[in-house]
Amino acid sequence: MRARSIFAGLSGEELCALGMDVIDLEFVGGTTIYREGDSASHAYTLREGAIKLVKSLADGRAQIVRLLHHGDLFGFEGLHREQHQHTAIALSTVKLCRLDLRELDLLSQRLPAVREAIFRRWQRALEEAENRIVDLGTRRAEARLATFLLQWAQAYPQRRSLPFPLTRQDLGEFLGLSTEHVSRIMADFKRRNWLRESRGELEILDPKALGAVGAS
Amino acid sequence: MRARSIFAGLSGEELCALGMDVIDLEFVGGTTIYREGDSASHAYTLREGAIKLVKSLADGRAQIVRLLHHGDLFGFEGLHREQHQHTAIALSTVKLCRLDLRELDLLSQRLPAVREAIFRRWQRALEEAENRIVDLGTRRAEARLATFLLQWAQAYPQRRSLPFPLTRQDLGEFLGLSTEHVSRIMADFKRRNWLRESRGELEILDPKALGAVGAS
DNA sequence: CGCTATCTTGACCATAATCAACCGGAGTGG
DNA sequence: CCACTCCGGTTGATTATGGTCAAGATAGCG
Repeated sequence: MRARSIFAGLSGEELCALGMDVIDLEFVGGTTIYREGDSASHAYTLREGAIKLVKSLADGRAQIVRLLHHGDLFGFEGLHREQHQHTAIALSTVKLCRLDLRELDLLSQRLPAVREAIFRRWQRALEEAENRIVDLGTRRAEARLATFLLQWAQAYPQRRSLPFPLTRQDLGEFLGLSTEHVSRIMADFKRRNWLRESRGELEILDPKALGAVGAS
Repeated sequence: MRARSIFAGLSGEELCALGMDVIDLEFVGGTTIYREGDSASHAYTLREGAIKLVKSLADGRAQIVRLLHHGDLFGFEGLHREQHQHTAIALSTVKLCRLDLRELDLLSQRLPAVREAIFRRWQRALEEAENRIVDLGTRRAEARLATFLLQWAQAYPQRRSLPFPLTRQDLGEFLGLSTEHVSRIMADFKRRNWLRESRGELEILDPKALGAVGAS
């Protein structure tokens, strides 16, 4: 875990010596960790579980801006903004590290390696956001869903059965589709024996076929 | 201009003393400045004109990932990536500053202010990308186009007639729509006297009405 | 003046949203 | 234990939004 963290290369003692108080937290699925517009005092690293970052619209609908897995960082927009830009909601039971943003800022000014690591994550996030723009702008529902499922699977390598805490509505809010349409496509995939699903677990039976649909 | 640049706060002499060779360039509309996959040796600041950053798809279609105006930075993905992630194409005659990435990297390590400035731009780009995700995921064509036009206008404050070098196809590739559909909506807006258009110039006659459509 | 690009318009089709009904499992309370 | 409810998922029928294909219209431009 430490290898993937922004503190890779720093020993635990160094961290403590620098005065970072890193607090471990745990939340059950459904918990809101912070809300869009909350004043941003902390950033987080996700140690276990999955989280959605959501933007709510005036009409009550919502768009999932990003989905986070083991090892991802979030809440870092507070480094430059007063307020959080999304609402962060746990999809499953999650374990987090909470970092004080002020301390992190000081630390990153002192240690170029930390700053660099955060910077890189940021770039990564931008690239992924841009890929989603391409996806939403050019691909059809089936293709978006298929590639999404494969990407989700990549977050859990060497597992035949994946944790899959997303509802149809979550999928819709991520992919820009109605829950009904997502449901139809998922049912279709299952009928073709490309997938199996049971209470929060997903098994991808035919990645090839999904990839082919996703390529369209 | 300097005030908006990443070197805000640094005098020209300081820059020269630091050994940055900043080269001014000028291209006519339609010129490709660099291509997706090109090895990234330079970054740029846009001093005048407009530029599109494009990702091309296997099937020949394209998606405009970002549109750049006076004061924007681009090509900075080369700081962490070997290759450019988009193709950059001038929409109109553009004036650029070209910066050597290696030198910029060294400079930014030396001067926290520069690093900070780049970081901020990056965050800005991520926020805008996330807003586009929400847009593409939840809004209808009319609304997307209407808010886009208003945003475009914001890039040219206190001008009643705006430079508008975008073709219908550009608009489509930015908004995720077919050129025909863009054409229809634009024609519709013009019939309602919300817009006027003539050879590369756009005049927004009724921002209120556009805003109302965009709010849906 | 004619050529080519782009834009516009129309007719038709496809994709996905909406509205509504129904199903099924997990609680819950009698 | 069974009925009841609630919630998420599924399915169907209908609508609407937008794409596709094709045919003109326009506007630069040599």
